[in-house]
Amino acid sequence: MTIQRPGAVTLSDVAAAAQVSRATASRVLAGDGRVGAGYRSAVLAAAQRLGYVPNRAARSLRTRRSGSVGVVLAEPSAVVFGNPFFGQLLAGIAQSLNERDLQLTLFIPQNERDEQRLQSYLASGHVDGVLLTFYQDRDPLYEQLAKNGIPVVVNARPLQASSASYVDADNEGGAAMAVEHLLAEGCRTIATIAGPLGTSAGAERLAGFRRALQLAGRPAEEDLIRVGDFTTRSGRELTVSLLADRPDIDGLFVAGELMAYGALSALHRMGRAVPWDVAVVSFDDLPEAATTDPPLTSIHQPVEQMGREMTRLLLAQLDDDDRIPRQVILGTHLVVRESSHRQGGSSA
Amino acid sequence: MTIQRPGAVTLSDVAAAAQVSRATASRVLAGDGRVGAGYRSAVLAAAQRLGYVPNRAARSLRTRRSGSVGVVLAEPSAVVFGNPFFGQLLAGIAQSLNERDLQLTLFIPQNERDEQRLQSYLASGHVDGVLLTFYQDRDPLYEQLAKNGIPVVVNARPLQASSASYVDADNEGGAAMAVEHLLAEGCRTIATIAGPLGTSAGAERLAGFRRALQLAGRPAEEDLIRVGDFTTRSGRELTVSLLADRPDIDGLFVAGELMAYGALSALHRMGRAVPWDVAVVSFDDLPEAATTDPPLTSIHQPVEQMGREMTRLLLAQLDDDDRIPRQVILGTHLVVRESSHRQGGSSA
DNA sequence: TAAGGCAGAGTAATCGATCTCTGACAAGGA
DNA sequence: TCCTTGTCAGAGATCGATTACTCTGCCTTA
Repeated sequence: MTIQRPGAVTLSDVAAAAQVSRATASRVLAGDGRVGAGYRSAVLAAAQRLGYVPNRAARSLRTRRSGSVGVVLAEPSAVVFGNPFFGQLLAGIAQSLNERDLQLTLFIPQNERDEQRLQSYLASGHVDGVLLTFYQDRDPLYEQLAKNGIPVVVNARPLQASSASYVDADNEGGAAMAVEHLLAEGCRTIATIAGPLGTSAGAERLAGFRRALQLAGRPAEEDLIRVGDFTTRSGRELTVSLLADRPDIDGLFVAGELMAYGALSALHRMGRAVPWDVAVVSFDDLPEAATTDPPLTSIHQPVEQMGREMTRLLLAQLDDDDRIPRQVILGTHLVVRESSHRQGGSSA
Repeated sequence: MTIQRPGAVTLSDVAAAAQVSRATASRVLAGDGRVGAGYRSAVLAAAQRLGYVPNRAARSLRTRRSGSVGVVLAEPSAVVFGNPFFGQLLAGIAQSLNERDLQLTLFIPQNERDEQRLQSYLASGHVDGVLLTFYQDRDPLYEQLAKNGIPVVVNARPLQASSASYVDADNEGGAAMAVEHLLAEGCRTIATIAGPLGTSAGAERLAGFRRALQLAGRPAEEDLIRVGDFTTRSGRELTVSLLADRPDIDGLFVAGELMAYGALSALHRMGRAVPWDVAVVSFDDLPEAATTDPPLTSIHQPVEQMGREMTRLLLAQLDDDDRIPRQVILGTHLVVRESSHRQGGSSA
């Protein structure tokens, strides 16, 4: 019993079954136009009946297109995996690639050698384009790809390479919204736990925090600002340190949701009632936000849509051969839950 | 200015530069053997100098091997993304595939139509093998692939398709260890929050819980068992419900770490001191476990290694054309932290 | 009526790497 | 000296899809 891959159905088989030439069959299946209606339906029927699936290798060899897009995870650390962000982004990307029948090839370089091989691999045309996630500017990968003419889209504003195409959330606007909300809830002393300033999310959310306070006529005091690293632990520790220095804090903007979990836990532990003693607003609005105790008010960013948007930008570059860098900033919005909403109650 | 992909270096170019035939160049680069030392070094030098990268499409067309492995994420829900498990597994897989110069093609089918296309795509030989993650038995994908002779490895014991190759952690043994530890710490009334019984992790960890209590001569009481869904929320809610019914509980085994976060939070909220009133042991031992409050005692499972092991099994099938299903169960171990360790103290 | 135009179908070259087959040459035995 | 055996390199077919080019009719128009 020889196992024969069903994939052994080739275009020639289809053409033979439909009694046309390979060329005609190819034209029909490519939707390419000038083929008589009779032939057309014969070919389609034959392809259907035989279960024809085109051989990607052959097509790719001929067309010099790989039909696949590389997704590079440039930062394979616990921070990335502990956060649903990456998964959701990937889901958005996978979905839009799927619709276009493109393959998603994932790269997770874990050391210098991997990086080297990745560079030469990507540069030699084995993918049609690259989506770069969790990219750090110190990494030379972006420059290398750009130099080789490979279309690239990054998932956040690169701090250096400003001519890159990227998709990002409106970090600054979202943070400002968070602060405005805290002000509206009557908070008088508002602190923040920022993300790493070497990331666009960290820097921009802090900028939004500052801007909103400035606009309200009470510029941020520097000892109300702490910089964390997006982990739950840093959220907890910095909350403790903030409240030790400034017991008068009654509003807290935490620039990342994992850090916010840490903040909530620290506040509980210190006996501060949320939201009455301290109102908390977070950023990200992960699915978990609704299930924390109390549920977290958070700035929602549309992660899956960011993934889809990245893909869209990349495909536009591929289709139109248009290398003008484009930037897309997606809007954020405030989702109010109990961690910030003081419904006339007061502290025990 | 025409952009020329550097990848345009072909084997012919290398052969010409080394003044040999394509066949000889191919033999050298394949490491395949009987080539004179002079030719050999000439070819290697030329390849190096020109920056030759083989064209995968051409190779694949000729060899009928795709050089890539499909990773299917069969359950793209929030549960998967909220948990670092998937990311770590992926990292392990990526690492071992990298070493073998294989591509990782990721599939995240999100509806019926995606599933259909995925099936015909995979079945027609576009990947050399498939790693199936978060696979649910109701899904016909495994059977389809097996029928088509595509090597498959699953990331956990499938409850139905028992003839599959899979890699799993020693769930039952780990759970038993957790219970033994709680017993050793002096707990008298031990409860558990199990995972969904439709997953091997859920069912086996519950079995381990039962076994250990049985062995200790105090069979599990049914009202000390609750079944959750691996989310933080279910952990919190079931903890509340458990302690409402059985206030005498002084030991809790939570079969998943996100659920354990919920349990800790609920216990705090209810004013039960951990570990003195209730000792808690979790499963998974994610990096976060060390940073919770208090740090969680947890059963460690080697997730990255599971990814590597899956790849190893799959590659063995590919290399040896050996279709005998193999199972690998990786050991777990107990990591004791403060959530279970009663250092002679007592409740406030 | 004949030339030109055009739609629609087929022929065959092509992409790049692999690998079978063939042939050249050298060494060793009779 | 001639034949056998073995080693190593090259020639060329091959994988399957695409597509430039060619060819065949048929229709239009001067």
